[in-house]
Amino acid sequence: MSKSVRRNWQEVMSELEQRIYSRQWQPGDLIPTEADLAVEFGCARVTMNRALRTLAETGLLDRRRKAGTRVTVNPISKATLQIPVIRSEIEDLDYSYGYHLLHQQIEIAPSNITDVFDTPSYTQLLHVISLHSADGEPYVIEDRWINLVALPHLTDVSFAALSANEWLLHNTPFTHGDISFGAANASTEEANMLKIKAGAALFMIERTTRDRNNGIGDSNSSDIALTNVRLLYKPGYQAHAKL
Amino acid sequence: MSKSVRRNWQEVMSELEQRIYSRQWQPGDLIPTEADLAVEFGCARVTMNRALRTLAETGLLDRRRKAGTRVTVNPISKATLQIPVIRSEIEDLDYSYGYHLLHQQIEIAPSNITDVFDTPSYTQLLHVISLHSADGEPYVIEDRWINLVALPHLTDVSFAALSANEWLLHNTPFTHGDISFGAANASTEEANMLKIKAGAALFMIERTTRDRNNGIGDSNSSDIALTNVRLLYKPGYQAHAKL
DNA sequence: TTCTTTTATATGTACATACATAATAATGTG
DNA sequence: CACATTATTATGTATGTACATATAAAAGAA
Repeated sequence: MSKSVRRNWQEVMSELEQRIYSRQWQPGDLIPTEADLAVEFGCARVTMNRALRTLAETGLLDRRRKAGTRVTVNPISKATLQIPVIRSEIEDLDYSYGYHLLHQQIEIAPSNITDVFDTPSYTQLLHVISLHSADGEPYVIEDRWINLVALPHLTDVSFAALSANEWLLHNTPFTHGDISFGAANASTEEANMLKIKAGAALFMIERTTRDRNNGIGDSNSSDIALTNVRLLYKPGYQAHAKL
Repeated sequence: MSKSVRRNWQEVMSELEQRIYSRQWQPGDLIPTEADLAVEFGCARVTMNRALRTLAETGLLDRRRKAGTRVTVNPISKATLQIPVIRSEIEDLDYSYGYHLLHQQIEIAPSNITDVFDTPSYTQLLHVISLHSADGEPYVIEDRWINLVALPHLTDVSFAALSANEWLLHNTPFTHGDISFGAANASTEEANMLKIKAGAALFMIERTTRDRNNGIGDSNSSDIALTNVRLLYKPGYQAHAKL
């Protein structure tokens, strides 16, 4: 059926998508070869390749040379969530953004932090605590440690006006790292900062950012940790993502 | 410099990547045209296109017809986290997986749930509460509502042996939906289930899954909600992702 | 039988070419 | 001058062809 004249790969792709979503091709099914499908759809094999490849990248298809293409058995659901700058996050909600620096000092970091940075335990790191607010109400606490060896300029920068969050974004693009999400009961101090009751459940994001060791070294294992931040959001906060 | 013989698009791409990471090409910079770069690298334009296109998909480059290609100004950091089946999540940590059904009943759902499902307020939905454990210790509470109109078979299924989590994965592939992360203080009931103190901060994932309205309709706005689940993880739990 | 080698095949990629499309820049018009 | 029209240009894609590569299946050797 349907030697329909679908010229471009995107139309071809959505036709293929339909066959998968409608379970006409079921999980695990081996589908016709690129060449056969190209004939059926009346397009070049390269075009069909583009469509199939894209679906494979999405995770809908599994492709292996010689073995052929089959519908993914256990489609892994991936949630991609954008990590915005805190200012944008607040302003996008149509709140007025406020920022207050609470603490900025060079200190000897606790061991859990020096572990992350892979620096000796006595290393002095820059510790910055600040509060971001929305319409005057406390929104999130930013508790950050900065590696001064990797970012020596920062010794003289004051974060009174511009948050470390934004400074780092503008000055160290194309970093990477890891991020984790969790929950924590607010300590008395944290509760005071957020103007809530101690013990309230706070959504927590912890993030370590590394500079790409843009050298010729093979792996990224030796990338330098630039900064580690713990964000404690006010009660009720939720992070949304598409699935 | 360097008319190096880089034959394939992946090598071409990583060379381009290096120029970006090393800030040789800075954020906002307009880079040479596809054609020029192809000459410089000694490859076909289509090959260069593949490399540049892939980098644009990654978010490192912005490309516009006629305007040219430039390095992304505000590289948006995206965290992609895999949402595994709970069993796998536990077993991958080398714990023995345990499952207990606590509640399975057809009920009239509260309004916040019927809102999600877009069904009348008196609609009867299947309510399933269960506990997943790791090495015998409570790990996460699964509190789920299921749309029996969309999944009529489920009226007769018992989730005593197999969790709804897994049943749904195997029987309704290729769904989509939205997911949100937050924190909540454990209620007395929840605290009992998890064997913790009431008020403890729990990491919470709330997820609504929709079937693709695999019809010919244009948008996905009318997709049918299949199920809504609230997962309450034991204190200390963290979800990890790469950045 | 079991292990090794060969062959066949589906996907993966490279290239030259041609044309499509979007959007800036240049031009013309009032 | 402002505004509409046209030309130019960089990216986007389709096609035919050729070859590369991984690997399942077949054939051969032990």
